[in-house]
Amino acid sequence: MAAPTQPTHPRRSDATRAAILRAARERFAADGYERATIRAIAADAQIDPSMVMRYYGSKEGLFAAAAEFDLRLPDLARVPPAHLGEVLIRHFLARWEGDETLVALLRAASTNPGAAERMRGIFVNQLAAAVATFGTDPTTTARRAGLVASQILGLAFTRYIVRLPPIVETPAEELVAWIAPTLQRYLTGVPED
Amino acid sequence: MAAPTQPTHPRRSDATRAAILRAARERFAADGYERATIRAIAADAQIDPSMVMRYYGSKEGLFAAAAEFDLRLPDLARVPPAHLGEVLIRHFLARWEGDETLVALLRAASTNPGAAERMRGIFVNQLAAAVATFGTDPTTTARRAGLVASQILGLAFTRYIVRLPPIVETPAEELVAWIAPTLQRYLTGVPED
DNA sequence: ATTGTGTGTCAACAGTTGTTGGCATACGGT
DNA sequence: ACCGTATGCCAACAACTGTTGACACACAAT
Repeated sequence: MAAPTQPTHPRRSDATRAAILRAARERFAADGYERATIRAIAADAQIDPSMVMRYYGSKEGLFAAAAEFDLRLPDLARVPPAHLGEVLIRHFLARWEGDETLVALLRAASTNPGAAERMRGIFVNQLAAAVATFGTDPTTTARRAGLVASQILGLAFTRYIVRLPPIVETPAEELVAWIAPTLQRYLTGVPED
Repeated sequence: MAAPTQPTHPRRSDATRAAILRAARERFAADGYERATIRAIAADAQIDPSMVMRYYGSKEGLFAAAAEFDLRLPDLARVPPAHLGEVLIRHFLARWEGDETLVALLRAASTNPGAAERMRGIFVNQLAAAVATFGTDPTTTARRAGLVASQILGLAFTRYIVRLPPIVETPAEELVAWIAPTLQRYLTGVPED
């Protein structure tokens, strides 16, 4: 009921919990929700499957813990308005390459309703909230954020899931050059331009 | 070895085969590859699960048959170059709303390697081939087609899979207005603009 | 030393999955 | 009318799934 992480005595099993979570993220990212079995995750973490159940309650609970994610978006109000698109695409590319949680979430969202719900939450709350911080018409922020999400998620889907060769082989810097103007227009442009 | 569809005597079980295929597409689109069980598909088609195996060999074989898909792209050489983006986004939106095969393929591609491979085939062969028909620099066509695919698939992913509210609620005509310029630039623009 | 609690293993359960073989029936050509 | 083949259903298999409970050990506090 108090803070979610109370300063309780650090448990002796913290290392095991972390190992489970790390293995779970790897498996969910590589195989998706249903193909990632608790037995395989436990084997990766070198413990018994029943430990997963004790510490995370169920497979759904494990996924919920493993898919905890913060986009860590910068304060867009401090970004020069003309560079919003570039800042965003750079941030997302870096965030994606460095943390497989997003890939796990992306793969699982295709088949698992809970994962899709969490994905909606992230992009509606975190991204739309960030977009709302700089002064655009409040009635269009949700739509602008949605359009940005469509391009960002499409890039991730083709690059990390489907592994479309032309997208995989394109260096990040060149992707930035192509996609930054798209995001810029979605954020600050008008439909008719 | 001859034509794929030989003029053999029309089989008495053609109706059953078609019912299986229709049910399979529905289930694959709604549930993804692993959650769509043969038993559920057979129940929808009101036949026995063993019939599915006899006619399509295996679950993989059934999916391969159900995911057969042609983008039916128009001849882009006949489209005014300035309207390429608009023509493409309109075509894709119509193709998506009218045939659930693409949604099935999209959902399955996240977890099933065969489905991802087919998705690559469709967008590399069909889309890149269409892009190549109008005279751009041949060294960039693959990349341009990939960028178009990233936006198209991202739109489909957010609209039909994750069901991101701002994207779902936006009428098709408005999506065209926003996304057509993006595709147009990916197809005919230069990275620096 | 003894208790109690947290940590870990093992074996098993009940349900579901793709898949297979056997058997009944209905059709089409002779 | 007869026979081969196609069509369909039924029951069952073996493997795998998430999940559970019993049991063994290690640690900390008394």
